Amino acid sequence: MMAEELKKSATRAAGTKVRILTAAEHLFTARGFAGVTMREVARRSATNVASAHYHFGSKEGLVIEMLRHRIAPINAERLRLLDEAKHQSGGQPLEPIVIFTSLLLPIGQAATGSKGPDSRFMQLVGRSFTEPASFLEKVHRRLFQELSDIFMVELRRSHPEAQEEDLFWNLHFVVATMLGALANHRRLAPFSGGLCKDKDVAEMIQRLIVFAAGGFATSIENIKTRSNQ
Amino acid sequence: MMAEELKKSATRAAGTKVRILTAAEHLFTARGFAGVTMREVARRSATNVASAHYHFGSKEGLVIEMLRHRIAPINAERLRLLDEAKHQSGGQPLEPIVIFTSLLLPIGQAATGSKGPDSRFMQLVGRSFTEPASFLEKVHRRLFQELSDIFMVELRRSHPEAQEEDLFWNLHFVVATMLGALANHRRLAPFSGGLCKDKDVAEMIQRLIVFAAGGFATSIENIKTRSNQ
DNA sequence: CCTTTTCTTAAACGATCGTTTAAAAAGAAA
DNA sequence: TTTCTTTTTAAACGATCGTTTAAGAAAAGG
Repeated sequence: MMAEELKKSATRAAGTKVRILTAAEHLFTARGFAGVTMREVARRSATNVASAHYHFGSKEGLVIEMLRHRIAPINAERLRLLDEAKHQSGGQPLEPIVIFTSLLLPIGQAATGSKGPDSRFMQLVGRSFTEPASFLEKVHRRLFQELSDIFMVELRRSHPEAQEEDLFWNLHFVVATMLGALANHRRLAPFSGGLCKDKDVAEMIQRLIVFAAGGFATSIENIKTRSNQ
Repeated sequence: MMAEELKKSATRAAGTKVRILTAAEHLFTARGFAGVTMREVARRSATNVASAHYHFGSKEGLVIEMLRHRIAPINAERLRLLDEAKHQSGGQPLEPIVIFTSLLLPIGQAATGSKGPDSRFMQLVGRSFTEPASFLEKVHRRLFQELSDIFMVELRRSHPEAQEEDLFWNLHFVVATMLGALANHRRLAPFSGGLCKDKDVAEMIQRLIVFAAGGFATSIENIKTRSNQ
């Protein structure tokens, strides 16, 4: 009997599993979760439907595993950047722009993979939040609750005078801006008549960071001056 | 033969058509376009599938008509507010916060209908942009291209020194923030541990306007000072 | 009234869905 | 090689999908 901890070794199945994940990612990105069939995933990964069910149990299981497989490294990079910034600041509260750069930059790097800019993947992440499938709520909580808490700690440290509620709302908006920009970019870009290019993900992320940090700062400042009147 | 222009009069069909549209709106909001069947729409509207096809031709036709039916009045209100602001300013360029208030406020009003706050509808609008169904691109262009152009004119007037490209990117972000906040609010709010309430749509819109206008202003300002260096 | 058009309905069409079964193929352990 | 486990495969299961057909009911025009 094979040892449990060796199950993920490079057996015949390993290649198949990765092929299925990759095929699923591309297809779900292009047409959403409900719009893709297991048969399409099987055909694109050169296997069959039974194999996909053998490895992932169900369509839901495949979706969850695919999201986890892609998002986990991004979150790790986010935390790494935040730790790096905390180390460099020497205990001082971080500038909001630094906090949001840690949050937003890794997703741009993930979109600019080895095969060149892939803004489709960003669409996938953004859309996963708007997908109606209720099982995604559990996945999101597992993937993002800890991240959200950690970033809130830093925002609190950099704005000790702000109310908890205001910080949450504006972090909420920063994330919404990110998700909205990622998910809607392909659909919105045409409205610019070609001025907002599809490909330049890096430029978009840079602009996004400035925009989000500016919105956050203005909003918090606005509330502070109001309550000081 | 009935006159063409009277076809939409209050015949037996009128009630059925509205019932189907309402049922479709609720169901598509809850579970997305691919996740709802024509049979569910028929059951909820107390008709049958053939009737829905008789009135809307196809599932796509039903989706399109439902979106148009809901979004058109919102866009009309947006243009009305913008016109009102232009009239009050007496030819002077509008403040960005005024422009974005015209853009964002009507969607909050639409969400706070006669039956009380209905943040589900906002989810629908936001999600319609992330839905992969390609036929929605045509619909969005028809519904939003003119609106986009009109608002860009005002942004250009209020920022004569800014580059076209920068204005587009930041209007793009404002819309992305709006869509992201609307579409993701229910999914993101739980991360605040209950501090961001689901119901208070009006408060969210007010905060959203401040955030979006702040992001826009900061970003444009940032670019201006960079190029002046 | 009768005729014509508009609307509603039950039933069926062919296609395709997620999932399962059962058996063969491939590897690992002995 | 022989035995046992893991992986792949073709085929089928029952359910459900969007759409259509054909006939009847309701409304409108004459």
